[in-house]
Amino acid sequence: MLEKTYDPRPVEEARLASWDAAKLSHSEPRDGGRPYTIVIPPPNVTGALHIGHALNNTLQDALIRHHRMLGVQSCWVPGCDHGGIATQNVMEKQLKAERVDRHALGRDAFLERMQIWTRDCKKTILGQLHRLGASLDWQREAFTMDEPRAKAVYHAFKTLWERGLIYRGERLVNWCVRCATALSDIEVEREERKGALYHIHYRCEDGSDGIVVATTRPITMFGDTAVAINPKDDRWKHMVGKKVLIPFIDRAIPIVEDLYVEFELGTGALKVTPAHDQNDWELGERHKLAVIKAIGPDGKLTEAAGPYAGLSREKAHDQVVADLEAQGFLRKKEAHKSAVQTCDRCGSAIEPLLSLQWFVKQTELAKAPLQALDAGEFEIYPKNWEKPYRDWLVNIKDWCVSRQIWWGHRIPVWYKDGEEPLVSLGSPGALWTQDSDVLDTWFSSALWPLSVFGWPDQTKDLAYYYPTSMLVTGYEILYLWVARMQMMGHAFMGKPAFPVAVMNGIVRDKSGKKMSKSLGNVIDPLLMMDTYGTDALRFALMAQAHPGKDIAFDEQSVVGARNFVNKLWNSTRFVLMNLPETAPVGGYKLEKLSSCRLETVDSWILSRYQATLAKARASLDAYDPAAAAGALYAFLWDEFCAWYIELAKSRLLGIDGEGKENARTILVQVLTGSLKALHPVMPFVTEEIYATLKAYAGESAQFVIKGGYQKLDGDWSNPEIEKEMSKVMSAVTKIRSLRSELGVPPGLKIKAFAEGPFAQAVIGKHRAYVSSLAQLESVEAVCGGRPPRSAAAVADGVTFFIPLSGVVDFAKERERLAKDLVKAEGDIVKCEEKLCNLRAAASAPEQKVAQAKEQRDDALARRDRLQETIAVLS
RNA sequence: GGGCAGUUAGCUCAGCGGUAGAGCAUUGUCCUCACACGACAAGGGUCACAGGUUCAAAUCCUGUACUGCCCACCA
Repeated sequence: MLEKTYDPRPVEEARLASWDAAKLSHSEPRDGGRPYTIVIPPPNVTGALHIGHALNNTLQDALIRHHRMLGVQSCWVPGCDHGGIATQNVMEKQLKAERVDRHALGRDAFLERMQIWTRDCKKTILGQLHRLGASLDWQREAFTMDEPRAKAVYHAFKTLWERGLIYRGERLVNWCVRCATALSDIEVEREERKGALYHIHYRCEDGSDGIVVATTRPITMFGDTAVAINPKDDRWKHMVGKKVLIPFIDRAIPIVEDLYVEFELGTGALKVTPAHDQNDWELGERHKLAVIKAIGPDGKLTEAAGPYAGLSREKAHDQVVADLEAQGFLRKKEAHKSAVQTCDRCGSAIEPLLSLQWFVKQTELAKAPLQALDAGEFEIYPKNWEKPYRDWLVNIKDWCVSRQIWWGHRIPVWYKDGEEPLVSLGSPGALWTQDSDVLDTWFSSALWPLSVFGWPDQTKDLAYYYPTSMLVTGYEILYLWVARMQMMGHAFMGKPAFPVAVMNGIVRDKSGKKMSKSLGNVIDPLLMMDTYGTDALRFALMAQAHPGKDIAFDEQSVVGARNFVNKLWNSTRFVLMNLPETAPVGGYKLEKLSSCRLETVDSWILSRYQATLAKARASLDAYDPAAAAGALYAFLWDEFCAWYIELAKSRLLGIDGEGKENARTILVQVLTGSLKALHPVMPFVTEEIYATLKAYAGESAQFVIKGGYQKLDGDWSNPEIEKEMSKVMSAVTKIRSLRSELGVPPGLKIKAFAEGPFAQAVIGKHRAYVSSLAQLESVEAVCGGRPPRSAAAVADGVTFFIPLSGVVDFAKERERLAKDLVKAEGDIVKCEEKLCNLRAAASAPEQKVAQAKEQRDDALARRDRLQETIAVLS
């Protein structure tokens, strides 16, 4: 016998062990049919998994299990990402805590520590995925910096180099002073900060009045090489051709004319600093201006800043502003909001800096992904992300791939005096030195769908598993990762890496705020699993995972899911209690049902069951697990448990052998089929239950996955029966409601009388249903006469009278009826309106008219009955 | 500045052309022989606002107002 309450922990441990032992999640290439393949978005080795990972991976696991249930060979590849800057930052923090300087430690020792950290971190992460029930193909574990992946990176770099798509050049790049490295454009975030706009006067070299420029960053003036004005601006026309002097350092710079300059902004005169601003850089190119660096890679001012050289950006700013003011250069200071660029890894301000970097040309590589999108060979769910994706590819800029950090794939380029740079995996000789930079971590991530299957080698795996079937990831890395995988996929395999990408939302806290350590609102998935069970966490996440939508995560949702797991557990307990100790040969099969003993509720639950399985299946196929989870939850709780089990009880306890067998069969089959449908979302409890039920269901598969989904023979859909049952349910609900309002004790059996057009239909055929569910001692039909001093429950086409025998307050009862009357009258008006509308419209379908008429008549009958009752009670 | 979402019960969200739904929370009654992680019932919403299309709009269209996200070179 099962325990009264489901205890997840021992079940999860035992199930994981048995799945592992059976290697259920392992796949090998085989003949016939395409496999269903997903590569995991490899988590960075920066620490433990968070709740967002739980969502992302549960979604993938549900899809993988779904396909295994369908009998499709499925492969889900696990692995981690070395995580470049993000991971190096973690290590630097550790070192800082130990008061160790990275440079004093040295590159080799540092990397050694990184390797140890990575090893531990991978273990943690993969362990957590395992605990989550993720049915990854553990033998295929990959890491973006292991040897096979390093080979792929090198090969990709070399190939792109040979195709002329990689170049090295001095460009203005996003420089993070804190991380001391260049960043690509999409690793930069923008943040609106309050600052000031400083109007600064530049004297004229010839001693005449000069010009006023406006800037948010006065310290960049030491890098100015011109002041630009609009050629149509009469205010400054007279300055053209003259030279002005930069304050404090008195370097003379020319006034140039350029249409880029706008009249209204600032003073209409723009100081031009090509070394520290993208626009100024372009303007400088047009006018052949000199490039002077005022700020160095360390964030300190350079020699060009004269007396301010060596000061940090912040100190220099304060000092320069103070001096400008003191010496009368500052003409005006106004409040100003400006977009400050920050590093997405450490949050410090980005400095546009001129430096020598490696780039990947993007325009050519973006062509094939664009075509694939247009041809429908690649789709993004939800669809509205396709436009931003396209726009990004269309307006794409070259990708700066070199990073001045230590943790990553070292750029495979070697230099020697007097020789051309050489691309080589290993050292070409003692006199050669390797480029000290490493590649952007996304370079290796971009190759992930290829590299995990052995590319560049033309392996059997690659041929079998590539292209993958789909990808699940967050929309925040749509460009950073998804687009680049597609570019690489096309570039090296001539095919998209996957035909579908599903965007999962961000898991936020319950008030919708992003989770962060500093806010203290982080939810630890492990804690949720420990407290409520893994199935509960998975179900809670899936029940809210509408495509592309963020989730406001409330722990209460896991409580609800835990309760549902327990409900499932207990309904199984009930079913088992009502089955013989040993299963009959062949089990309880639907085809063995005795059709002459099939009751309304049997046909009804089978009809609902069929509809629910179809809905769950279609929802998963449409990447909407929330809809699938919702359909199964509602079916099992509100239909199967609330009605079917209740109505089956009398037969299970009764003496009618065939009736009992019918009920047992349906209980076993519907429960088994439903838990199989739930298996992709809650694998543990369903596996456990399946083990106890399968013999009764006539199945012998060792695991749910092996058995596959329930195959439903025949069409059980039955709208007529559903309608009939809804009348019974309406009757029961109305009587219960009346009892509750009248304060009739729940256990007390009472007499009832029924009247109305459907009275015979309901109490004739379904007297037993109504009596047992509404706790009636008896229910008889009456014609025309209503019993004296009785209350009425007006249901769908039937009115039930309950003699009150002096227990009830008549005034209170009248009040209640008056309320119902208002509702009934409102309904009549609405139905009349609708009917009127439908009649007026030539196009209105006849079926709709009939339906509306029925609704109207029902409301009318209800009103009459209520009025009558009120009269009786007055 | 451009684009994309969202605005429905106290909270979190479904519904997306025909009489307003769920879960949680709240209230009441029950430890009824599967489950108190339960049962039964109750209260609670002019579906952001303004126009329009339609016989009929929470649902389609157009604007407006907030909220969030993405993108963008404005000193």
